[in-house]
Amino acid sequence: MAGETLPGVTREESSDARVVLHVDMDCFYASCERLREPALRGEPLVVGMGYEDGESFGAVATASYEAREFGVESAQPISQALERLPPVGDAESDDEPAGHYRPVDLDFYESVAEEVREILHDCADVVREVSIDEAYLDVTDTTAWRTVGGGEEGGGRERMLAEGVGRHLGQRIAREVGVPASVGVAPNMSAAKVASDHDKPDGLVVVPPGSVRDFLAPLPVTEVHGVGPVTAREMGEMGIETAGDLAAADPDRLESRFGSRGRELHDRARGVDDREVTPTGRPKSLSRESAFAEATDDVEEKAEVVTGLAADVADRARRRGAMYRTIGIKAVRPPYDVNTRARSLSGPVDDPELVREVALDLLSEFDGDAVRKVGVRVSNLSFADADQSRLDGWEGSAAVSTDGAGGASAGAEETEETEGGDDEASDATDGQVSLGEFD
DNA sequence: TCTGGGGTCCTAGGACCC
DNA sequence: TCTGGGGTCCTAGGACCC
Repeated sequence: MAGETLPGVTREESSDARVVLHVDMDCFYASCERLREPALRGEPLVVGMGYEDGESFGAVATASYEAREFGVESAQPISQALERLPPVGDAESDDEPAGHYRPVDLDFYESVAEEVREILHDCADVVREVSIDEAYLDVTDTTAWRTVGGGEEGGGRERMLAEGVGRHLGQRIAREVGVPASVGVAPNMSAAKVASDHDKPDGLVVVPPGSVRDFLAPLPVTEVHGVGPVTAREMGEMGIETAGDLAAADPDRLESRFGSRGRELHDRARGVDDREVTPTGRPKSLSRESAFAEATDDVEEKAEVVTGLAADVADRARRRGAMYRTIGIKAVRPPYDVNTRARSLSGPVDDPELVREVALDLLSEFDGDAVRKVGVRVSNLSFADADQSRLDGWEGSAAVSTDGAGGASAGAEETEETEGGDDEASDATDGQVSLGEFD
């Protein structure tokens, strides 16, 4: 440790290591609510999904840090949150703690996220948006791991250039949008992700090249991106409790137990992650699902909901210019038995009626069963508008006649002018519909 | 924590082809 | 008639993420 300007960092490492930022908005939904309702600042605040004012159905999407003090957590049923933290107005006396409850308003959050996105793209050439409240940036080209200052003119304080970029980004978001963000800076994606998580809210954690493994070592293995409850339990049985244990474990043993993922997780724990930060791509599937207040075996009721979901999914696909070749459903039977069924067509279509038909047909397998949740999904997507012609295999001429190669069922030809009729000004909003900030 | 909604990737078996 | 190795595509389920 002594004798080096910076522990573990050599000039060689500095010169070729990437600089990756992970930006994570703190309690994003709650922060958005506070943006338009400043009186909620400092108050316990719960944003509920599926929640309606005065009711107790739904789940917690985001709980502010003040609300978490009362044991309110993400993904918790609203009913349970209400028990732990009664809503304002319901409290027995004024001294009782009380929480503010708001329903999710995705359109508004999306508009705030768009402002954040503009700043991100302003700061980096490559931005990968992971969800509405999270993104990776590669800023290798605009900064470095070099340390400056410390000399006579530096005021005696050393600063790492990469750290400055992270700080700048967090401050810009706070100043220009008005919501807090945590930033992690590291030489790769998975380390940056753990770093941003390390000091929330409003945090900035920098992990320079050469120090990633040491930084991760003491953390519980669940902190490693890709280790969930199942893997963590199995690793526990192997005597692996911390990221350090994982880094020191035998990779062959990990691979035989966890498959290719085992080796990958081992790498990450050692600070190795070569994944490039690639721009957000097109979706691979689109789906909608909905839970019943109570499990039902009513055929009509199920069909009605599936019909609605099918229409929604088909509509979303059309607005995003996506054709689909596979249509599927999901039926969840109590207690929590997830079943999926899917059917592929001979070619890509844009056909809402067909989505409904196929979904209902697949659903009929569960006619006798009670289900608590149903869903509809389209996948095997292709995008007509894009420079995807080559990938799609349609590269050939316009010779694709109506009943050509695909021979798709009805609908393939009614794409008419999805790209032409751009009458809606909703380009911004039909962008990202990824949601949920359950952590 | 008996479980909300929207995604991604991986695995495994079967059909089918050469 | 028994049977090899290689490949692709499809479906279903599982783990994980936010």
